[in-house]
Amino acid sequence: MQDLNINICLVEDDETIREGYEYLIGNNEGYKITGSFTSYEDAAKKIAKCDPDVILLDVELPGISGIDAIPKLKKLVPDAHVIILTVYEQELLIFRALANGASGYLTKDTPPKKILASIKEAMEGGGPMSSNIARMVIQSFQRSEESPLTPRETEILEQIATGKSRKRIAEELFIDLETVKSHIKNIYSKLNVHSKADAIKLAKDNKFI
Amino acid sequence: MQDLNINICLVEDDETIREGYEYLIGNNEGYKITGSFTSYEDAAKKIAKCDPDVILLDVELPGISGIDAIPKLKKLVPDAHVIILTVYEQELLIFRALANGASGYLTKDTPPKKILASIKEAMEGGGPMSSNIARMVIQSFQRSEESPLTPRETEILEQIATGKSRKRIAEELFIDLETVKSHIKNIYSKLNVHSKADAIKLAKDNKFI
DNA sequence: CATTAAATACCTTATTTGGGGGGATGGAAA
DNA sequence: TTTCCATCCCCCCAAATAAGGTATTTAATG
Repeated sequence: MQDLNINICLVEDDETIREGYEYLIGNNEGYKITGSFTSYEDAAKKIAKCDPDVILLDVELPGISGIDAIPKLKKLVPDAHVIILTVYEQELLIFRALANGASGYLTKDTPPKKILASIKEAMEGGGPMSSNIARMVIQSFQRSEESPLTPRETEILEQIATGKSRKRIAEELFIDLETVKSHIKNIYSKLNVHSKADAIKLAKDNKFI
Repeated sequence: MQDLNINICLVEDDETIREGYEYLIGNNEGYKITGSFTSYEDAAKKIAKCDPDVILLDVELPGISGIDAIPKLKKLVPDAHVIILTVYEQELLIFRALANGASGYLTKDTPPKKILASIKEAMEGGGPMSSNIARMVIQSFQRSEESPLTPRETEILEQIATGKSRKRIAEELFIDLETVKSHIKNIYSKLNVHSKADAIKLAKDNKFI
């Protein structure tokens, strides 16, 4: 906490919350609020001048949503790290935020100390997340244990999902084309589908692949 | 830190490190080491009896690797949360560990206090990660900004990557099959490939989709 | 030891898809 | 104004796909 000097901008429409953060951050050595805005449109005009290292961004904003604002803000201030600070914990929002370039995702029940630590962490190249968010993110990597597919079938469906032809899959797995076809037949029948696309979708939705 | 009572098992082949963790954890109220093993094979026989809430697992083990041990351990002790504790920070290892069912991933330079906090966090359904790991995980969600593809082309390539046929893509996007084919031709030429599979692979590798 | 499940392989047939070639148009953006 | 984007149209043909059925070998489990 000695000689760090972090410039922070807020984008948050709720005045009470915004003032809370301003107070929290302004009263801590090494952290400085250089800009405070109520919407993306508001921020867009002036934020580049504020030279923020970290931007704390609400999801629910008047006008453009926080999620959609991320790439625009990153264009205006490419080196800034965006941390989403919100009450929402829906998977889709979280993944869209991260895909759009957020460096972190915190829920609003995050204690003040953790918020400050997260700002520092983001600036140092980390990816601060609330613990339940982190778990959701981790779970998105995980497979279901109750797949009806055998390991080999799973492997082949994965290959299909990469767009490879059956012939190519056969070559790469050192098996006959006919074997690949057999596996696919079994996959379709187990998943009760009649096409590649449906098999891939069903398998992904259920985390079989 | 009052009345929690966490049973912890270690799987770590380096004696010095293992003893370090034993000491750290054993000397903290609410944390108890109920088993300590040097390999998966060693753990397999006895770990169920130890009733662990959290398993701290090294990646590099003699015999079966820590990564491959995760699903086997989860089968033996389904309710345990596995935290990987390792020096390795390679993306592939991390993603494989998470896909295999790890609840967290820490590097060995993690300070003792953070290790204890992470154990508690994992038990409460969180996903503890070292900050650089978290960033890698977050980055895996992100797109490149310098894609040569137009938004429409990107959209179509995404559809192709789901396994849908051109005809179906045309129907779902309310455009003509010929339009889809044109886009695909342009995609292939921009990416300098000559097949679906190559386009998907190149686009995924470069995070265009 | 008997049974089952998994992975392997073979056959046929009809249809769809994929990749490559050409060119055209209207509108938006630079 | 010229380029880029999204849209649409024509041609060709080899390759891939889906669906039907059957069969062998090995490994695991009871």
